[in-house]
Amino acid sequence: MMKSSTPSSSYHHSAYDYHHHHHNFSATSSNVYPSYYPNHYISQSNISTKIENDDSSNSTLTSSPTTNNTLLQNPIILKLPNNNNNNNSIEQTITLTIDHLACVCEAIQQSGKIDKLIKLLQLLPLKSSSPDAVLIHQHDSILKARAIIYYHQSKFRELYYLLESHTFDSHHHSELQQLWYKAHYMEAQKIRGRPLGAVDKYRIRRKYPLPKSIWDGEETIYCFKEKSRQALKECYRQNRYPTPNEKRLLAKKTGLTLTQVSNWFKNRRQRDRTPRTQDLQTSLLNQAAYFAAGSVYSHGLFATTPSSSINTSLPTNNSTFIHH
DNA sequence: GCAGATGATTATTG
DNA sequence: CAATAATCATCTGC
Repeated sequence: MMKSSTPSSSYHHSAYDYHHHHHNFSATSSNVYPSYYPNHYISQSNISTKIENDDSSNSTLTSSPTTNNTLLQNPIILKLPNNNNNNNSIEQTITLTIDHLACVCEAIQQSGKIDKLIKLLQLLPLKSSSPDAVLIHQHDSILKARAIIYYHQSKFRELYYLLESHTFDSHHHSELQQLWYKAHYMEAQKIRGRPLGAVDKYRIRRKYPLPKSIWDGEETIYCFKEKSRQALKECYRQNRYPTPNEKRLLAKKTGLTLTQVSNWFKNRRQRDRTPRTQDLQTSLLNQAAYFAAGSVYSHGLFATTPSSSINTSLPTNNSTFIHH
């Protein structure tokens, strides 16, 4: 996630981290691994720790006789190098299914340890070795890992080509979209010396739109998808105060969180109460100025009026105006 | 739970 | 670039 270096917004970053990542998967942290990864959770930490410790050659590799019943499909053999002392005599290997491998790969990606990700990819069999190896290298998680590595190595052209040339499952879209933008930001930031502002980023996003392989083409304004917003609007027309049950249904339909739905309705009601058209705003300003014509300093206009009548009917832009 | 105010971010405009 | 509008989140008080 983009950490803008402004020190002023400590609490907000976490909020937006949550927000953006939530779009397609994973913010609920209960389904970090989508359901198409079968029951392989147990041993994932087991293996990732092995990769972490792979320079100490005493890893207990024999402890992974995972139940071969469910692992029939495409067993993968990883050769773990014991490079420490010169005893290259015994090659230690480990067998996995491709789903299992992907699970490990995802776990390491989430840990943010790039070096370990590189080590994992180095363990994979070469593409030229077998037809199965080709399949491995076409797997979404493996490709995503490679993309992340490209990003951290500033190999931007390789990254862009990778993201454009392979159609990813939508579970990965959100993460890869962030990667796409982050790479372009980084590239532009290296050209000029200073960090990018919001406007610069906006222009970059317009200049380098997301490729179809990472994006389902659904229109998204701000953070929510247009389809979600219209569903919310439609429900709002019928009922401004949905019951928790209705909210749950709506959350399911829109793919948003329950709190996000609640927030949306709350904000929507708030926006509806406070007229926000320019005409009405200026007319109110004029009206207030007319009634407060005797006031000496312009900023004191609203301070003399009862806040209940005017304060609530002014848009956000003027709420700061009121305070001074 | 909601209303109200406010902060922060994004999108647009001049 | 600055200013503005639109949007979403969070905090406080009830």
